[in-house]
Amino acid sequence: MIVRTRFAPSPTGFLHIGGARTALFSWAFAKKHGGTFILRIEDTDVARSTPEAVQAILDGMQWLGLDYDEGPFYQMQRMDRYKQVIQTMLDAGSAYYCYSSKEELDALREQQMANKKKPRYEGKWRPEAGKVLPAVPKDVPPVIRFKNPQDGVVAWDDMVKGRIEISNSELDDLIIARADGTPTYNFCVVVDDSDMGITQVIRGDDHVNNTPRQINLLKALAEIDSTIIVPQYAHLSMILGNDGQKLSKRHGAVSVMQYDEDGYLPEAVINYLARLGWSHGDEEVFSKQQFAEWFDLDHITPSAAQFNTEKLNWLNNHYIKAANLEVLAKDITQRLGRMGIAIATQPAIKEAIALYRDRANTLNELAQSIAYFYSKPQIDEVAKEKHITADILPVLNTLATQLVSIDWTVEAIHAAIEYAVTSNALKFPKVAMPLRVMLTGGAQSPSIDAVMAILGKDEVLARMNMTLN
RNA sequence: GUCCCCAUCGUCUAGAGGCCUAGGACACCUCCCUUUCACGGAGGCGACCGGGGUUCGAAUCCCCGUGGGGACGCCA
Repeated sequence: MIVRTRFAPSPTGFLHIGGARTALFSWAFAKKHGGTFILRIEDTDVARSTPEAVQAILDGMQWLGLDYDEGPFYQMQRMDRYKQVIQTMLDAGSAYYCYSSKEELDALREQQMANKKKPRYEGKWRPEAGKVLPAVPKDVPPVIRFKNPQDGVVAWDDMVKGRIEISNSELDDLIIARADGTPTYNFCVVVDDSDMGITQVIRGDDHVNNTPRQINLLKALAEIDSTIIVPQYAHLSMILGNDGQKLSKRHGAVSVMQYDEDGYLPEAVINYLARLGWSHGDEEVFSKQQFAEWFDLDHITPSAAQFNTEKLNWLNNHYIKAANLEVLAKDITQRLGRMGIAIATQPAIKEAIALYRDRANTLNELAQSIAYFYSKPQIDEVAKEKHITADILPVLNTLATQLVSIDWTVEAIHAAIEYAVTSNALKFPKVAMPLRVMLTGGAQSPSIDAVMAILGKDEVLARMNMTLN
């Protein structure tokens, strides 16, 4: 059978890290098996769905490089189909009208909770052989409920959690169409998964409780249309925030696009997410393509995973070091632009990046660290006081005048500094540190001669003189 | 409350009854490299939630407990 997986977000917000991982795993499973990955937008909640959210999800998927083979499909465009299926269920007797009002249901729920029972629809309008239904009230528009089996158990072999069995007595007759006629989530999912020929449903484990309902629905549908099959299910555990707390809008849940803004490479985010809850032996660093080749549902951890920014940083640093310099230059130029720093042709940004990429966890850090090449640095006063001492000023002055006439190469610059050091019987840092402070603003930088070579003679002298005079 | 799920270093994880003196990675610490800070290299610290079984043998299988999480909508 050809594998068909899907990612089915509801457009009520951005694509967050949990959704991104679900999408990634679905995508990878399809790729691994040469199958088809489908994007489906579950927008039946008209009140909360927005076109902006749809776009945000599309943007997020694109940034991560999660390309889909089919879709995006929109559930709102499939209304006719849902209504048609509901009618067949009504005709077959596997669905029925229920005239209990919302108020009535709320009261029932409250009472059940108070009695420490699991709140459930009690089946007032469920037709039964020999049962006399109440008189239909005139003022209540009916919902349509699914006639869920009352006996036995629903069971499935979850591909990550193993066998799960739930007694039908735990389930009630769920509403499949609202009073206004629009179908509800569990019903739409079932029709779509079935119509789209989904073979593996890979989703968050907050859906575990929906699964038995969906399987029952599918089985009822299969009695009408025998070609309908129950897919396999894989429920992914959730991702917790850095502090171990559940991610929520108020608490740490951010758009994947925020990672772009914060200076993370999509390769790093993909790699990180892949290792969150899944493993391939001791492998830690691998590409999306490699992941797709290795991916399998057998090596997914069933327990929740805590997000760890430090490990993401480490991976991001790895990918920054490995990135194409040309691509990096383009990105960093934009980031500097957003910081209000325009890039001159000199110094060459690629050289500055090459000098600094090893030490940056994010692209923003990288941009920040080379900003001083293009705008005068803010001198760190503490570092200045510590390193630019009165006794070293004459040495620096002499060095400045010597620098005027040398070839502007790393070697020549190094030789000039070395001369200043030895001729005054000093240690190298004694001269290098004040140079760092004058030229970069702080006490940490790569080799100072390399920095100077890139900065350019004029700028080096200008900055030196600014402090020395 | 009811039902469901989960449980190995601080974190992500390896682990399919003997390969486990529990492995790797991030973080942390030490040392080396060194021109400061990084990078890199070499080491170190550090875990099977508790209790019962099963077995010659349990991190691994079973039961109970504890802890955490999820679901219980005319939301998805």
